[in-house]
Amino acid sequence: MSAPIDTRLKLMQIATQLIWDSNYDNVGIADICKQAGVTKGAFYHHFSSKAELFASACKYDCGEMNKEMDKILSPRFTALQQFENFFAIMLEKQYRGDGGTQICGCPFFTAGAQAGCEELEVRAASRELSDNGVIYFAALARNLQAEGCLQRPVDAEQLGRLLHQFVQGLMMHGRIFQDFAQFCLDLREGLYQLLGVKEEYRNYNGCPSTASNEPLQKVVGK
Amino acid sequence: MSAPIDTRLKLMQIATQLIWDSNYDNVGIADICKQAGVTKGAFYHHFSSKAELFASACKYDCGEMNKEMDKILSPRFTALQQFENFFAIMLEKQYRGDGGTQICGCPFFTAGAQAGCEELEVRAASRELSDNGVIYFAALARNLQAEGCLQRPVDAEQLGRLLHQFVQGLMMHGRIFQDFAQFCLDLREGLYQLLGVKEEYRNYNGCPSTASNEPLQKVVGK
DNA sequence: TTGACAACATACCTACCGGTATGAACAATT
DNA sequence: AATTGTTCATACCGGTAGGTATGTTGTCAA
Repeated sequence: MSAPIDTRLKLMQIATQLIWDSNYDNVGIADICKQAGVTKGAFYHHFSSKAELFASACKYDCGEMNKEMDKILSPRFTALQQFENFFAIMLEKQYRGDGGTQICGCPFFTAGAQAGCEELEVRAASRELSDNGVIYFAALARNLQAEGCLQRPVDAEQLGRLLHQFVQGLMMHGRIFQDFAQFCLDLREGLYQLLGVKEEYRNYNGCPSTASNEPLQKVVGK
Repeated sequence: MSAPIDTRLKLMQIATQLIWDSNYDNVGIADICKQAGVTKGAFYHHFSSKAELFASACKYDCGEMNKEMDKILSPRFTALQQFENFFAIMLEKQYRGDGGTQICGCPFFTAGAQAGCEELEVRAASRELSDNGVIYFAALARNLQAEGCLQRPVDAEQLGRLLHQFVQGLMMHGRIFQDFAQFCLDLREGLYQLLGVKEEYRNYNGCPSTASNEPLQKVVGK
């Protein structure tokens, strides 16, 4: 038997991937198990329910995101570089469609907003994920402000929320319309406006051309 | 037998309401029928499928929204008044929880983003609804610009999209967190920032105190 | 060697949910 | 009066999806 962690991890990863491509309700446990190459026995050995799997996957994803964001927001970078890093990562994340650019909103957030009163576990998980995201947005705002890139003093915490809300809305919009070029432009413009970035610091040349599958020029490594 | 229009309309309204409180997948046809006081026979006499009901309800809702928005954006009002009107309507819309303020994102938009490839009817409906919403946002932006309330010239069409995306994201966020006071503040601040409303035209006293909750006089630190 | 336990696989159960088949009640038409 | 079409109600079906009960295999400790 393989290490238990592997199976558990695999289930979470597969679940995340499938839910990204579809949605929480539409992805069945059977689908997840089949993709992962295990059976329900294995599944219910590791998770007590679908909701618990979701919550766990959400937490795991949250951890992964934190790693990436920590890299992106490293003090090695100027605030503007951090902005570009974030921008690049956002675009890259949307890349994972089969046979073309595909825009997918964050499934955890979506599922959380989708679930009504029921499924408290799901709601709690996506709430946690949101809080976590807001922190990074707020940090970006603070850094930009500290370097004098913003037009006016801001409430970083609130601005973090606004940015997060906008990005989520943008992704959902993109998910419906699937226009990658527009997604690019809207993302940049929206962030600029919400942050109130000074004109001279706005850069509209960083948007990759939208022909279906060209590599993104990554700024991250620098 | 009652007029057929009544039953059809009632089904759409009940469906909308239930989906607002929960979500598309979670609301069954049986639930809708029960609430409406009819049976499946009536349902499938008026609609060929659940998706068609949803699309119809979406279109109906779209028409209702248009009426309201036309009123709000009437040329009788100044652009700033239009802004306040819109703001007020947005808050009012979130009011409809039983026994307290409750924030609910637009179910049609959410369902559209939620549905993956499947349910093209649903996707198309929410896409139409979005397009429709963007038009009004763009008009508001244009009016504000025409009256010199904005800091810089804007692309009204894009800005309309950004506003729509933000508002949708905001509502989903609100749906998860259910903090009405914060929802108020974030909505105003986000719109101001995205639009780039000049400082002197920003007004933070317009936020109504909620009848059932504590007053919201907390003025944001500009 | 033998229990005990972890890590699964297999088969099955049940509840629900979208959709259908059929027919009754009523209205309008001819 | 008979026919036809509308507007529903009732009963039912087939598939599915979450969850369970139970058996099996390997591992490790004593």
